[in-house]
Formats: sequence, structure tokens, C-alpha cells
Amino acid sequence: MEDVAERAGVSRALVSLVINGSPKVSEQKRRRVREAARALGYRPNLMARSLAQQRTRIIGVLVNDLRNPFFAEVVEGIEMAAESGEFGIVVLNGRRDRGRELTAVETLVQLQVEGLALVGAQLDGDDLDEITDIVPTVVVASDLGRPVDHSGVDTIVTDGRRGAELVVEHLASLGHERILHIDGAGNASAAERRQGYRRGMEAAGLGELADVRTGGDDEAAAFAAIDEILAEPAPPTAVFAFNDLLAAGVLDRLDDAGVPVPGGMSLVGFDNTFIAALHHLALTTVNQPRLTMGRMAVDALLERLNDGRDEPVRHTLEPELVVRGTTGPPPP
Amino acid sequence: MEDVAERAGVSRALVSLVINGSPKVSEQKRRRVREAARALGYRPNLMARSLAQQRTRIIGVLVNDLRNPFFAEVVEGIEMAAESGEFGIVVLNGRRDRGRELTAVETLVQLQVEGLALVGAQLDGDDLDEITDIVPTVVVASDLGRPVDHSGVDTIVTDGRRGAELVVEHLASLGHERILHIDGAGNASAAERRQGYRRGMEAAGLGELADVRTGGDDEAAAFAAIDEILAEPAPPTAVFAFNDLLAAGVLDRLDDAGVPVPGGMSLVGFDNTFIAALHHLALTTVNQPRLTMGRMAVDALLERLNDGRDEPVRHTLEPELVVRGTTGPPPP
DNA sequence: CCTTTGGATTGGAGCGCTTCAACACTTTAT
DNA sequence: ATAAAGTGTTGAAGCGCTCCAATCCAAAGG
Repeated sequence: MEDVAERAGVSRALVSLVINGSPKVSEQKRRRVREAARALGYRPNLMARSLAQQRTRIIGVLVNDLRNPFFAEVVEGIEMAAESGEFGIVVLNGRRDRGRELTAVETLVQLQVEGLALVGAQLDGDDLDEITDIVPTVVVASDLGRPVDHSGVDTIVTDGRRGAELVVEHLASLGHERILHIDGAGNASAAERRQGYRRGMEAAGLGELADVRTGGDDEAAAFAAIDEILAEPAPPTAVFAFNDLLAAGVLDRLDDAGVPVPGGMSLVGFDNTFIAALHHLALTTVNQPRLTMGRMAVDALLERLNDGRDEPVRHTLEPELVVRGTTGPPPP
Repeated sequence: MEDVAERAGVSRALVSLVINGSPKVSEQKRRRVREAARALGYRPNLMARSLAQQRTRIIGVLVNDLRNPFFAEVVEGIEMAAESGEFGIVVLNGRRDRGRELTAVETLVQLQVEGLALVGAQLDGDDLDEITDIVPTVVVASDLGRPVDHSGVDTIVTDGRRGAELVVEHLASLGHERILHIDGAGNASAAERRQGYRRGMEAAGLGELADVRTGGDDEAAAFAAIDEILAEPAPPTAVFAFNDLLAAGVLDRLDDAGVPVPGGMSLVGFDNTFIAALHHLALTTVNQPRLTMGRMAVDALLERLNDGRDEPVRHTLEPELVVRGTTGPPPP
């Protein structure tokens, strides 16, 4: 910067003004500074700028698992919204490991991000106790354990309970009774969907038959559960899997075992990722508006940052059942 | 930091030493500083630290498209390797837009990243002219236009030419002659695969029948091309798609049109993403070792950063044909 | 006893930028 | 003509940290 100033015959302060597009700089000097900067290949140092300016214009994003297309799309939504709000984002990947999530959040805070978006994070309220009154936080696609007492935290979720209920209603209306749920284990939104499943079963008068097996959040997690149920005397006629990835694993395993879908078994996923839409899978699933969720997350942060809102906000989006080819009437 | 120092009854310098784990601090003061830091909820400011230290220990990653599981996994490989090399990464998403890629690279440079990894980037040598002698750069899963004259750039690729040849060999050996390639349009590695396809066709004595249509890099891009060829008098008996996502789109469209696969048409993808492995797709494809590519990319950067290497290096990994269920003999 | 030695601690300069009060120079109003 | 009100520009302080040279202190050596 020094060099640019010298070459343009002005002060460092003036260079700063030009770089930041201040209106009160004469056209002539502006041109000269621009030219000098180009000639010297000058690039402002973002670290120094942030330090001096006491703000970074960065939103930190912690994502549960980048390989899951669902999360990847939420992140894209966040990115697009951040961009139009003149913010950059830094994405850190928890890679399905809670410990890593914790250190990632710490890193983001130290990076002085102005807002924090946790996408599908496994962290709970206690983990975030200190954090949330340092930096505005929004939790997307999952939920903290204790909803109300974190006034610094906003929440954007699809109603997983309702989503699960829709699934059960759909299956029950097709005539299914033994409907099994393979859950998301410790996953962030697993509890909610389990709960919705149970309620749905009860509402359908099938409370007695409710049965939940431990799954996880990727294809492999489904294998054990499927092997198990197929070995039982009275296997279910329908399976509701925690998410699309898991459902894909179920589908593979059923295929291995020679069980036709939906002829021998109906199957439903969750998320409506692009995988579900592939004709050869044609997975019945529950849609979550991913881009919208991302956008709303950023909006929530921006309201705090720009408009000074300070009470927590919670947006619950409506899930939507998407019926495709993996559900049908139970076998006779 | 000031406050911590005061509370612990030491100087700011000593606090710095403790935070950075210097060995020459008495056990007693170390404890007192630690305690004061905890009590005050002190968090070091990474920006200030980087500025003072004149290094960030950050590797910048620019990725073509986060929604493509192939790239997402390469990034995971990079992340894991960076972590064990004591580096952090900052991921920016080009979202399939070359202009955005350009500004993303600029942002990363201004962020003072110590190394730059471009994953599937569309940028070419000219775009990177200035950049590469500011910061060590590695190009992964794609290729710059001019290979040799960028001494600051390393390259990690799977041999796309060979991969495409393998595909054609496979199809030809099954008896196919009218083998069509739906390409990746302007995509980074599209040219290479086109070339391999052409070579393969010639080697198989099918040079005359070589036919390339414009595709893209996601499912939707395939639709027009498929509609087009199905309307022709002598449609191909096999399609080689630029990547798995595109192949999935092809599969859907063929399904719509009632063309059985592989009975009526054989289909091959590229990348061997998890989608290809789904039983219901069972896509024949070409494997790229994604995690390995990510790791090698970081290794290349680290060699420059830590060991001072300064000649360019190029690692070409061997692709591997993965035969699944979408290829078979041509219809009679 | 004084000097060395070496480990522990500190003051202060400096990293590259922003920003604010102060200044210099024009233009306009009086 | 002079004061008032802009316009452009600049010097210098300060952002939160690191790190070097200087200092301090206690133990060891002469």
C-alpha cells in the first residue's frame, strides 16, 4: 500500500479511500491510484482490513456432512443469500463428528465471523452456551435441545414431526400396518422424526405396532437393520427411513435379498434430494425446501446484524410428501 | 489479551507465549494465565495473529460445484490431509460459474492463503498468470490450458483420456459400433475425455462413427441431447456420458422414452460417485480415487511450503473401469 | 564477594490496513 | 474584501497480536 501511495504520489490514506470506493476523491487521483495499484499488482490484505475495520463481513457455516446433497444444497442457499447481503461465507465441515464440530465452531469464532450458521449440526444447547452471546447464531435443519433459553439463537427447520406423520398417514392409507422406522441414530433431527413416526402410528391406530430400529445417516447404516428385520418371522411391509441416503441403502439391501419394492415392501425416505428423483429409484420421500432454508437462515442473521433484532425467532417450514414409485399397497 | 494479562499479573507477551504453548514459561504462570483466560472467556483473534505472524496456515480451496458428490469427496480428502498437516482450509464454491471462480480466487489470495487448491476449476492458465507466483497452486481433477509454463502450478489428475479409452474399448468389445459421447461442454476435463473417446473410437476402427454431442455437467444437461438422438434414423447403441450425474439424467430420459438399459442402449458414466453404485442404477463408470487426489493435492502444496520445492509436479492417476449393469451387447 | 550463566519475563516495534481530526485550498455568500 | 462553507487530502493513532532484544533474577562458578 505504501508503494502504491508513493507511485501515485499520494498518501496511504488516500489509497485506502480509493480502494474502498469513497466518493470524495478527485477523479484524477482516483485514476492515478488505480493505475499504480494495477502496475504493482497490489492486493489489499483482508486480514489487516478486518482488523482495522473491526468487522469481517463473514458468516461462518458449519455443516454436518458435505457429502450429503441435502446439506450441500442448504449451504448453496446460504451462500447465495449471503452474497446478496454483501457477506462472504466460510464453510467448515464437521464430517459427522461432533468433536470436530466443536473445534470448528471455535475456529469460526476466533476468525471473528459476524454470524454463525449451523447446518444439521449435532451440537446441543450446552455446547453453544458461551458462543451464542458472542455471535448471532442460526440453527438450520436441526434443533438445539433446549429451545427457549438461548436468546441469541434462531432456528430454521422443516417440521420433521409433521413430515414423519405424513409418511405414516400415506403408508397407513395404502393399507400398511407393520410400518418400521429406521432412524437417524444420534443425528440432529432424528428425535423429531421418531416422535412424528410414533404419533402417526398412534393416530392411525397402529401404536402397538410401532417399531424403531437404529440406523444412521448414510447408506451403509441401513444394512444391519435390514438384515435384521428380514430374518424376523413377521417382517414389516413398509419402511420409513431417516433420510434419502439411508433409504437408498435400504433399497440396495432389499434388492440383494430379492425383495421387490414396492411389491414386497414399501419404502419412504426424507429430504427429497436429487437422488430420490432419479427414475430408477423413484423414491417416495418428504420434501424440505433447501434453498429457502438457506436463505431464511441468512435473513435471520442479517436481521440481527443490520436491524438489531435481539429476540430469538423460529421458522418452521411445512414439509411436503412427494409420492413416487417406492410405495404401494402391502403384499397380500 | 490485555485483560487476561492484567488478571494473571503478567505482561501481554507472556500471555502470547502461553497461548502458543511456548516451553519457556514457568508452570506457575502458565496456570495463572490459562485460568485468567478461561475466566474471561478469552479467544485469540485469528486475524490479528495472522497479521502479526505473517502467515495464516490456511489453504484456500476453490471447488467447481459442491453439489456434485465427486467434488465434495475430493474436498473431504483435501480437508483431511490439510488437517494432519496443521493447516486449515477455506472452501469457496464456484457454483459452475467461471466469473465467480475468478472472484473467489481473488478473495482467497486477499485472505492470504498459503496455498491454493483448484478442484475441477474452469479457469485456465491465463486467469492464473499473476496468481501462481504469489501463492503455490495445485490444480485437481482438471487441467490448465498451457501445461508447462506455469512453474508455480502442480497438477493432480486422473488420466481422463485413458479413462475414456477404457470406456470405448469396453463398449466396442461388447460389439457396439455406434457409440455416442455426450460431453461436458466447457467443463474443465471435458476436452480430455472427448479426446480419449475419439482415440478410442479410432483404435477400435470406429473413427468414422465417432459422434460427440454437447452436454454439460448435471442431469438436466442430458435431456436435449437424448431427445435429439432418439429422433434420428440410426440412433447409437451406446452412450458414454461425461460424468455420473449426466449419465443419471440420460438414464431418466431413456426411461421416459421407454428405451431399456442395457437392452436397448448401453450407458457409461464417469467418476464412480456413490450414485453409480446404487443397485437400481448400477451404472458402469470409471473410477477416480477422490480421497487420494485430495491428499496428493495437499501433499504437493506442503512440499512447496515446507520443503521449498519449486519445480512443477504432475501426478496422473490411473482410472479404472467399473463394470456394472448398464452395459451389455447391443440390440440385434 | 563478585561475575557468569541461563532461564523467565517484559517493553515496544511492527504487521497492513482504516478512520478521524486537522489541514489546505476553492468556491460561495456577505 | 473577508468570512463561511465546502472539497480533497493527509498524519497519526489504533485494531489485537507476535517476536526480538533487553532486562531481571536466581543459581552456579570463581
